[in-house]
Amino acid sequence: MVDRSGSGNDGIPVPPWRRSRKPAQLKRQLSQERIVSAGLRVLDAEGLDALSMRRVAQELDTGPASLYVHVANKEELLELIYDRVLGEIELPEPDPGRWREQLHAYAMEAHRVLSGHADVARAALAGVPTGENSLRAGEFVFGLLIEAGMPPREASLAMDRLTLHIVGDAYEGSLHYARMRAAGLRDARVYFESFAGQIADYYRALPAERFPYLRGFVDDLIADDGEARFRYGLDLLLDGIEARMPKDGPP
Amino acid sequence: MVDRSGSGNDGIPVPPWRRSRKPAQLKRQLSQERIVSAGLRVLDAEGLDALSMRRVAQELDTGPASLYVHVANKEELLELIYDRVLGEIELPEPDPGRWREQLHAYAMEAHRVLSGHADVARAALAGVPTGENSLRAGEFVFGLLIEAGMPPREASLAMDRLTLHIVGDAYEGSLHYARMRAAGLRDARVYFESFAGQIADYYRALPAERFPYLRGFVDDLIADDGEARFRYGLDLLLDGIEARMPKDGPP
DNA sequence: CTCGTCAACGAACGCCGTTCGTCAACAAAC
DNA sequence: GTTTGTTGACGAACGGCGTTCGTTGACGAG
Repeated sequence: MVDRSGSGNDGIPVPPWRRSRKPAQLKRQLSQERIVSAGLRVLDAEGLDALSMRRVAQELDTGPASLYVHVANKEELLELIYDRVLGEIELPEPDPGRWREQLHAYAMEAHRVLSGHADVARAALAGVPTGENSLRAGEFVFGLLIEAGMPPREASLAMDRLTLHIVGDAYEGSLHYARMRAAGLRDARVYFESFAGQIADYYRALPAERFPYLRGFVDDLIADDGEARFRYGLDLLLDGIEARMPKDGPP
Repeated sequence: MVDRSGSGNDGIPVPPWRRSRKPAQLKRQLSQERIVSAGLRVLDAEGLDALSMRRVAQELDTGPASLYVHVANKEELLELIYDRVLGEIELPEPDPGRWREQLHAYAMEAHRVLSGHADVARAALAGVPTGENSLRAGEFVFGLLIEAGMPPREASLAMDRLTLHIVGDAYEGSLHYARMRAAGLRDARVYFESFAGQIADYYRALPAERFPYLRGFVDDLIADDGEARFRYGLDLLLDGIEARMPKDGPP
């Protein structure tokens, strides 16, 4: 452990006029990890719009300049937070024989984790997957597709589109979340209903001769919530992938 | 036409000491349309990051406060610009018998238009489609799916996922575009190759025992460019939709 | 000609990301 | 034990942002 009592002059207090301001050593604790944690805390509690370098610094009882020793800039901080969140995704042992089931579960899990952290997804589309946990997830999906029999080049495309669907949908959801927050609402269901109601009213007021379908089937347009839409798209993609999967005769 | 010569005193110039400063009437030209056009001009020329209210005002030789008479806030301006861009999409006469062909063409066209205007797609995921041109496109896709035989509720889901794929992919592309711009590059192909090269180097340096697939098939991961990826995902979705389309026997 | 209305706009507020120069604390060298 | 060099922390500042407020000046109505 570190000796925090001073420079060795045990017991004897340092003259107050020497230590110009600060309690000194107690602040020597900034690190990239602590910054990422503080950032994630702010993100979860107040949303991406509130996540500023100043706000994170405040959370750590310091000034914004101090962060730049451990983090290159805000974009890098966002990527680090994103990768930290991805770490929550739990992956099973890959079993190529059950690739579809496992990919479905992975997608739902990833979507759940991303949706659970306010709008971290907004930072996701930007970056290349280079973080520890991005790589881990990518290796899982990519390997599973290849071992299930898909040629690597096509597996690359399939993984890419699956990822876009997961992250893109979570991102879209995060925008709604931000809107809900801006409206002062707390309950997602309440927001969804009020939102859907507004859309419905608007669509019902459209001129019937120009927009017969949108106007005529309003109820179908607002029938399904975010999760159902995500599942539907996921099934579309997995169906397409399955149809392209080379079929082996039994060995 | 409006009489611009003054308050009726034809020919006689207004005393110069009355019009204290400005060339007067020449500035009475601000309108939502002009603001949207100026915004789109800035967006195309300098990207979304450069699109500030101040920059748009500058483009119109005025101050930022003047814009707020015609536009509620920046978000509304972005939505207006987005809808203006969507107006470039050309739609054919719907032919339900060729729904798949038409949807494919529509998606490619929409993707092309969105990709052609720097990063307008970044504004798209946020808003509900209420603009003139959003509605037009929605009516086209939705009506086509329904007339092809899909139940309205499922057609709603399918349209939603198709849109997410188009806009999400265009958005992702726009982020790369912004990155390219930030790197000072002008040629997308040059950027793509340098970018892919970096990824490849990075992946090749991964530990082989933890990431055998990503590391082993790097070349496949970077083989396809953005358009090929988009096409692949589009085909996956359309395949899935086709498989769900109720088949009518010949009438 | 007067007056009320409203588009235009200068100035300002309170944010933001980032940089610079300074300073305190430690480690190494003497 | 003293000096010196290094490095993390940080106060202050820069230039930019979105938006609001209060004023001004031109126009249309009376």
